[in-house]
Amino acid sequence: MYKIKLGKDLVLDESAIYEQWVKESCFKFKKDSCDNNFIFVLPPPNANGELHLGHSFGYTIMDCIGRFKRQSGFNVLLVPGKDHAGIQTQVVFEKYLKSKGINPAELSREEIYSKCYEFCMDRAQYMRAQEKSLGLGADWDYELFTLDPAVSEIVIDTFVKLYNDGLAYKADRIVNWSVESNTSISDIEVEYVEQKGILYYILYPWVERIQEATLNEPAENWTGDYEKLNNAVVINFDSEPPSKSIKINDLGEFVYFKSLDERRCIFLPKFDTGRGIIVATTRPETMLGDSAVAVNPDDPRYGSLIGMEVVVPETGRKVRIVAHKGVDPTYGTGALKVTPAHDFFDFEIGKELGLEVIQVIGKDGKITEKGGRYSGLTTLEARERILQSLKKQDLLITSSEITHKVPISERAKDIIEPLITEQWWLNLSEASEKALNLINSGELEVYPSEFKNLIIHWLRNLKDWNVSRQLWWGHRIPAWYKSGKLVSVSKMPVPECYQDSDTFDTWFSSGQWPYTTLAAKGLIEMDSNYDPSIYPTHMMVMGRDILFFWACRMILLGVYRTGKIPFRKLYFHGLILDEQGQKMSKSRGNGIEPGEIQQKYGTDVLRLSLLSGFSPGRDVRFTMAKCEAWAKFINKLINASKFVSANYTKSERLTNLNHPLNVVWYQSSFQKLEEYKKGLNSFEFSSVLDNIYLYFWDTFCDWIIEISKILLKTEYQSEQKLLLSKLIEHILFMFHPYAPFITEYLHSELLKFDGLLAKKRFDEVYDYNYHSHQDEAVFLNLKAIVKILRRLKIFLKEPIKFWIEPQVPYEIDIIQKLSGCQHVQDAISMDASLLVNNRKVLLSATQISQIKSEYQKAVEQAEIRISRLTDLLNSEFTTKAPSDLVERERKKLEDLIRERDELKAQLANLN
RNA sequence: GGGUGUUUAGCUCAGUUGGUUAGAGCGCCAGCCUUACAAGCUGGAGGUCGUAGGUUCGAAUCCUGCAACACCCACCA
Repeated sequence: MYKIKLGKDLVLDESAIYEQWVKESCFKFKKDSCDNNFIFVLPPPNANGELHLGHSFGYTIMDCIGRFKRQSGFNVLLVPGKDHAGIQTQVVFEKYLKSKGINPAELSREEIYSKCYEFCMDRAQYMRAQEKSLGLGADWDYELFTLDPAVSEIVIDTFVKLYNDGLAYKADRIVNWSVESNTSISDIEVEYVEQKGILYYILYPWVERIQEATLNEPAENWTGDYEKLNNAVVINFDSEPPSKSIKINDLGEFVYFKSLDERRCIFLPKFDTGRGIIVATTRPETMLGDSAVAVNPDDPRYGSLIGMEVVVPETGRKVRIVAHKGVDPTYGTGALKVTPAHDFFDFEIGKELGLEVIQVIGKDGKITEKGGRYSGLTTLEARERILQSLKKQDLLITSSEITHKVPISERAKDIIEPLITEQWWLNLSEASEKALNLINSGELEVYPSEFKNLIIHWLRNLKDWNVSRQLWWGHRIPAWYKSGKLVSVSKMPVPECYQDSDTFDTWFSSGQWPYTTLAAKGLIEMDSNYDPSIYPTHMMVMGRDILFFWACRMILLGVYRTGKIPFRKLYFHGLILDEQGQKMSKSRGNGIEPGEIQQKYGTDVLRLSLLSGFSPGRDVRFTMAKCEAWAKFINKLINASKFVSANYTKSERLTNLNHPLNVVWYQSSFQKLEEYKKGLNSFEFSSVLDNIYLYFWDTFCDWIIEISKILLKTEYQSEQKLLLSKLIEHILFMFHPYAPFITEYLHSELLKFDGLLAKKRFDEVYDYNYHSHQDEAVFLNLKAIVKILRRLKIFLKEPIKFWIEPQVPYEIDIIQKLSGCQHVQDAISMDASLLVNNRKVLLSATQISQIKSEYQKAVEQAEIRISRLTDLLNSEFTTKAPSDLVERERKKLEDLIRERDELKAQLANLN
C-alpha cells in the first residue's frame, strides 16, 4: 500500500483509510435486510499473475458504481473472486516450475494439482492486496475461488444435469489441438495470425494414363484489359463474351468459368491434365492422410474428371476425384486435396461423402505410423522430406508465396493442429433459444446498446461447445468408466470405475459464476425459486474482449440452469491502449503497471485518469499527461478544502441564507447533485466527471471562493462559512466514487465532518428543509461585468475606472477585487457607458479611442448575428419550426437589436 | 468474404431525441507571486466537424456512396 505526500504537511496513508472503511463495515452486505439490494458479482481475475491496467480499469468502474449505489441508499454487495483459468494457468505454472528447476513431466497429477493450487493461492493473495489498494469496496467475506468445493459442486452438478438431459455427449470429431498444451481447445480460443506461407502445386498422377479429356473449344488469343484475382483473371468485355477458353499474352491459357454479370467474366488458368491433376496446398505433409481430391462440379476444367482415380504421391494410395460445391474454383488450381483427419473443411467433405479418415499426425504433433516412412518425424521435418521426394519425381510443379491466416492457440500461442479426438460436447441450442426470447422481451440491458446485437448474433449461430480439456488443472469431468466404457455420469464415484481424466473448459465454471457464488455463500438455493431481490444479479461489468467467452456463456448456462439471464444490466468497457493507441501487452513491453502510477501519483489519480475521457465499449488511451492533469486536480481539491477548513464552523443545519449570491450557489449545488445522480444512474462516468470537475474548478474555486474572500469580512461571515462547508461537502461527496481516498481524507480528517464519507448517503447531504429561491441572474450579471472589465483592462493595458448601480450587497467590492479595476462614486465624469446583460456600466479610461474600436467590434458582431437571425425569421423557419422555438429566436433578435442600438447610441456619445 | 466501430482544435477526447456563436483537458501566445493553490490566477489565438451527394426551414448530429484506420466473425486448402 502506498503513502503519498500532499504538500509539506499532509501525508495520505491510503491503506489506513481502507482499513478504516473495513473496520466501519462500509462494504458489508446486510444479509438480513433483503430490501433495496444491489448485487454485483465481480469478474474473477485469473489467479496466476497480477493485476494489470485493464483490471484496474474494470475494478475502478465497478467500485465507482458500488460507491454510488451505496450513496443512493442501496444495500450493496460486490462479490470478489478468483478464477483458476485452466489452460492459461497451466502455461504460466509450468514456466514457473521450470524456473525452479522442476520438470513438470516428473510430477503426478495429484502433485501438480496441489502445487498449482498453492501457486494460485499465493498469487490470489497478492492480487487481493492489489484490489484493495485500488480501493475496491468488495465484501471480502464473500470471496470465492472457482475451485472451492462449494462452487465445484454446483459446476459438476450442472454437467450431470446436462448429461441427463441428453445435452452433454461424447463424440469423435475434429477439434483444435494445441500440441504445446497437449489439449483440445474451443473454437473461440483460436486466434488467427497472418503469416507468409508457400503454396505448393503438386501433381497427383492418374492411376492409369488416359487420354486427355476434351473440355473446351480451342483457345482464342486475346488481348485487352483484365484484372488478376488470385490466379484467375477477370475480364470486362465490350461485347458478348466468348464461350471459349482464351490465351492471354504470356499469362498462358485460361478456361472460361463463369460470368459475374453480362460482360464480366472470370477465367481460370488451364492446367495440363495429361499426367494427372494438380492440387495446391500449404501443408504437403497432410497428403499422407489424403483420401480424395475434390473439385467443384461446376468447374469446366474438371467436370469430366469426376470419378477418375489418382495416386496420392508418397503413399501409393489410390483416391477418387470427387465433387463438392464448397470447393472454390478460383483458389489454387481449383482442385482440393481432401484430408478429413486434419482439416475442418475436409472433415465436413469426408463426412458428407463417406471418405476414409486417416490420422497421420498424432497428438504430439508428429507423423503417426500411418505416415509410413515419415512416421516419427515432426510435421515440418516431414514436409521438407516430402517436398524433396516430390521434386525428384517431378511431381512438384511449382510453388508461390502467399500470406494466409494461421490458427494459433489464444493461450499457448502455438499453431493449432486440427485432429480427430474423442471429446465431450455441449448442445445448448435450447438454452440459446430461451435466452434470445428473454433478451427480446427486454430482460437484459446492455451498455453500450450496440453490443446487444453481437450477443444475439452469437447466440443465433451457436455451435456445440467442446467442453473437455486434456488438462489436470480444473474441474475433473464426473464421468466414470469401466475398461474403456462409459458407465455413468454422476457426482459421486462409481464403484470399480475410474474417472474421466479430462477437465472442463475453464469457461464452463466461470460461465456459472453468478449463481455458483451466491449459492456457495448461502444467498440463494439452487433449483429453487430465486429471491428476485438477489438473483438475477443487478449488474455485470467486463471488458469487451470477453463478450463471447464470458458474457454469452453466462447467459447460456444461466438460462439453462436457472431459467434466467444471471444479470439485469451488462456493461462493457473497452481496452486500455498505450499513448500510441497500441494494445498493452507483455510481448510489446508497452504495459504500464498500475502500481507505478499509484506510487507516483496516488491511487486517486490512477482512478480519475481511468474514469475520464472514455465511453462504454470503446478502447481508451492511457497517457501520463492525463495523470499529470489529475494530479493537479488533487492538489486543487486539497487547497480548496484547506481554504474552507480555515474558515469553517461546524454546524449541522443550514436554515437560512440572506445574501442573494449564497442562495444562488446553494441552489446550483443541489442542481449539480441532481445531474450527478442522473448521470451515474446511466453509467456516464466520464461526462459526470467532466461536469463536476468544471463545476468545482470554475464555479466553486474561481468564483465562489474568490467572492467569499470579500463576504467573509462582512456581516455575512457566519452564513458564508456555513455555505462553504456545505458546498465542499457536496463536492467531496460527488468526487468520492471517483477518488475515494483523498475525498475521505479531506472529509473526515481535514474538515472533520461527522462520520465517514464512504458511508454518507444522498439523504444526508441533501437539506430538504431549505426552500428559498433566488434568480440566478444576479450571479450571471456580476460575472459578465467582471469579465468585461478584465478584458478591457488587459486590452487597454491600463487600470480602468468604472461605475455601476450595485444590485446585491457588496457587489462593488466584489467587482473591484475580481476585476482589478476601481469603482468611482461620481458617475458624471465617466467617458463611456456599456450595457452588460442589461446593466449599465460606466467607464473611464485615457484611451477612449481603443474602447471605441472595441465598441465598433461589438456592434459589427451584433450586426452579423442580427442579419443572420433576420434571414432565419424571414424564411420558412417561422412556419415549419415549432412555435416555441420561433418565439425564442424572435426574442433573441429583439434583444440583439436593442443591444446593438444601445451600443450604437453609446458609441455616438464617445468623443 | 461478411459484420461492427471510428474519423470534431496541434494532441487526447466530449457533443444528450437535428435547433442556428461546436466544448473540455493538455499544449501554445500574452500578462500576473492577488494572504487556499505558480501543481496557481487572468486574458487570448486555434475548428468550412474525413470526403462527395441527399433529406430538411435548419445537419457535427439522419440517409447513401467513397476513403482511411481499428476491431470482430467465417471451412479458404
